[in-house]
Amino acid sequence: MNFKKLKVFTTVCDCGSMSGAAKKLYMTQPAVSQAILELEEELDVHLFDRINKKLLLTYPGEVLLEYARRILVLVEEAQSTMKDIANMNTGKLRIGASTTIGTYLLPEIIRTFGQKFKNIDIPFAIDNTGVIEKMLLENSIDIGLVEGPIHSKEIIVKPYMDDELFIICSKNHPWAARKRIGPGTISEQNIIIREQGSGTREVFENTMSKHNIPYSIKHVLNNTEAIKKAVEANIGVSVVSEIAIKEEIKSGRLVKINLEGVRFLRKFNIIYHKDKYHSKLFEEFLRHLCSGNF
Amino acid sequence: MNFKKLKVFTTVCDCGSMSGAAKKLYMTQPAVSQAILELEEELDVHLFDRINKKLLLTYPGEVLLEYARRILVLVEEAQSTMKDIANMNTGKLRIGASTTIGTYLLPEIIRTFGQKFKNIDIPFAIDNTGVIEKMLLENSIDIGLVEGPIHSKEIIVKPYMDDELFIICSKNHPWAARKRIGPGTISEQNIIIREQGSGTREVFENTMSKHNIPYSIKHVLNNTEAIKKAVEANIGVSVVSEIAIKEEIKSGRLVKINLEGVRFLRKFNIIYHKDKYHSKLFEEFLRHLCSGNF
DNA sequence: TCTGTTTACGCACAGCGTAATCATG
DNA sequence: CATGATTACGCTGTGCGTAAACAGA
Repeated sequence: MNFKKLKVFTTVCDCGSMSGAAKKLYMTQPAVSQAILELEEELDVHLFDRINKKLLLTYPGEVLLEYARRILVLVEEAQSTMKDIANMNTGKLRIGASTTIGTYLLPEIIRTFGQKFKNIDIPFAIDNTGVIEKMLLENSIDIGLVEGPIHSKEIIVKPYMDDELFIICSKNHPWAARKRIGPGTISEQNIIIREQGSGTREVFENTMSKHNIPYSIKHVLNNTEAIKKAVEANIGVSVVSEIAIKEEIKSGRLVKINLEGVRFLRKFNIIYHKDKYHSKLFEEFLRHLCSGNF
Repeated sequence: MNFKKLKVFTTVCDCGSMSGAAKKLYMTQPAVSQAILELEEELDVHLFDRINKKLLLTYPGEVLLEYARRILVLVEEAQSTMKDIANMNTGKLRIGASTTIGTYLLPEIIRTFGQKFKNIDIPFAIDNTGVIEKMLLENSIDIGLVEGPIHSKEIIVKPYMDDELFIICSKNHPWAARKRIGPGTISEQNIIIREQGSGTREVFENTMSKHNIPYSIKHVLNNTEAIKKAVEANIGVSVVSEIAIKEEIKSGRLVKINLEGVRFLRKFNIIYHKDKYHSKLFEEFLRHLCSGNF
C-alpha cells in the first residue's frame, strides 16, 4: 500500500471504471488494474464487485475508500504546505534582539519584512545580549540583533550597522542653539543616564574616561523613554543612541550636541549559529536588513 | 514522498538520531540518511539542523512531523481495520428475507450468527420475494432468504430447506384429538387465511384445487400472528407454515392436523448474485445457515 | 467488433545494503 | 579511536508500459 495505489483506488471509485481512472491519471489501463489487484491482494480483501462491467464497491472497499480519501487529503495538504514553506508563502523566523535595537529598530524591521512576506510568523524576543546569545545557542531563536560582544565560537557575528550615542538636550536648553560644546562644559550639567549594566551607559563611561572628561551623574533611569522625557523637560542632559531619538530630533523637541573631539561609537551585530541551516527566509531577512535603512 | 519515508522521518524525530532510527526500523544508517535527504530534496526544505551531532528539527521539519504523524496514524488505522475485515473481526453482511422467513427464522439466524462473529454489522430487510430479488440485483443486499420463485438469470438460487404448511386448530377444537382428518371434512370449517398475494395462501389454494378439495374462506387476516391468535380462540382453523407455529405446537395451544393424502409443500431458497464476490463472511453465513437447525 | 479488464513480459528506477569516507568528541 | 552521518556503488523488486488474451454488449 502506498499513496499512489490509494490515489488510483479513489480515482477508480470516482470514475467507476479502471479505464476512466487510467485516463485521468495518465496511466495505462493495465497499470491501474494491477494497482487495484495488488491492493486487494495485500489487504486480503475484494474491493470491487465486477457486475455487468460496472465496478461496485464492496463493503471493505467502502471502508478503504473512506480512509484513502482522508489520507490523501492530508498528504496533499502536507505537500502544499511544504511547498508554501519552500516558496516562503508561509514560514517562521524567530528573532531575538537586545534592548535598544529591539525597542527602536526591530518593530520597523519586522513590519516591513512582514509586508514583503505575508503569512510569515515572526515571533521575537527582546532581552540583553547575553540572553539573546544563549537563546541562539539553544536554538530558541534563529537570528539575533545585538549591541554587545558575543563569546561563543559557534556563533557567527556579522557587523550590521554603526551606532553612535549622542548627548542630547532639550530645545530650551542653552546648548540647543550651539550644537557644539567643549569637553569642559559637561561637568556643569545635570547628567541623566541609564542604570549600571546598560550597554549605553557602558559606552558612555568608557569613552568619557578614555578622554579624561569629568562628569557627574545626577539621575539614573532604567528606561530610555523616561530619560528622553526628562531631558525634554529640561531636567538635565543625557546620552542615548541615535536610533532612540530620531523622532524627537526631527520634531525639534530634543537637540543632538557634539562634544568636541569625542564620539561615542559602537557596533550593532547580526548573529546566528554557524551550523544552522540558513533557510531562504533567513537569507531574505539578512538581505532585508542590509537593504533597508532602519 | 511515501509512507516509508514519512515513517523513517518520524522515527528519526523520535530517536533524535539516524542511527537510532535505523536500528528501530531494521535498516542501515545510510538508507535512513538517504531517505531523509530525499525527503528534503523533494520538498525543497531542510528538515534538520545538524548541530553538535544532534539533529534538531527546523520549522518545516516541525510542520512536516505534524502531518507525518497524522498521516501514519490514519494509515495504520486503515490497515488494521482492513485486517479486521479480512479476519472477520469486523464486517457487514446485508440480508434480505421474505415475510415468513424474516419473521420466524431470521431473528434466530442473525442472533446466533452475531454470537459467532462479534462486531459484525448485519442490517436486514424484510419484504416480499419480488422486492428482495430486486434489492439483490441492485446490490442493496448481499444475500436473500425467500420462499417464492426467482426470475433473474443473474441470481443463484440455492434450496435452503423444505417448508410445509399445516392445518392448525385450537386445542379445544374437536379435531384436536384426532390429528388426522379426511379431505371432505374441511369444507364444514371456518377457514381463516392470509390475504391475496401471500405465498402461504397461494400454496394452500393451489394444493387444494389440485386435489379438488372444496373449502370456504371465512376470515382474511394479513398477519400470521393474528391468525394464530384467532385459531387459538377457536374462531376457526387455518393453514400456516410450520416454522410459524413451533412455539404454539410445543406448548399445545395449537394442534397440527394431517389432511389425509394432502401435503402443502414448498421450498425456502437462499439467493445471491452470481457475479458478486463471496466474502469470507458471506461463506460463513452460508455455512451457518446449513449447519444450524432453524 | 468494440470497449474495458486481465494476463504476460520486459524495462527502468527507487530504495536498500555494503563499503568506504568524513566529521566530531 | 569510536560513534554517527554522508557518499559511492551495485543489486533487487516494485511499478509501469507494451502487447496480447479475454469477456461482455
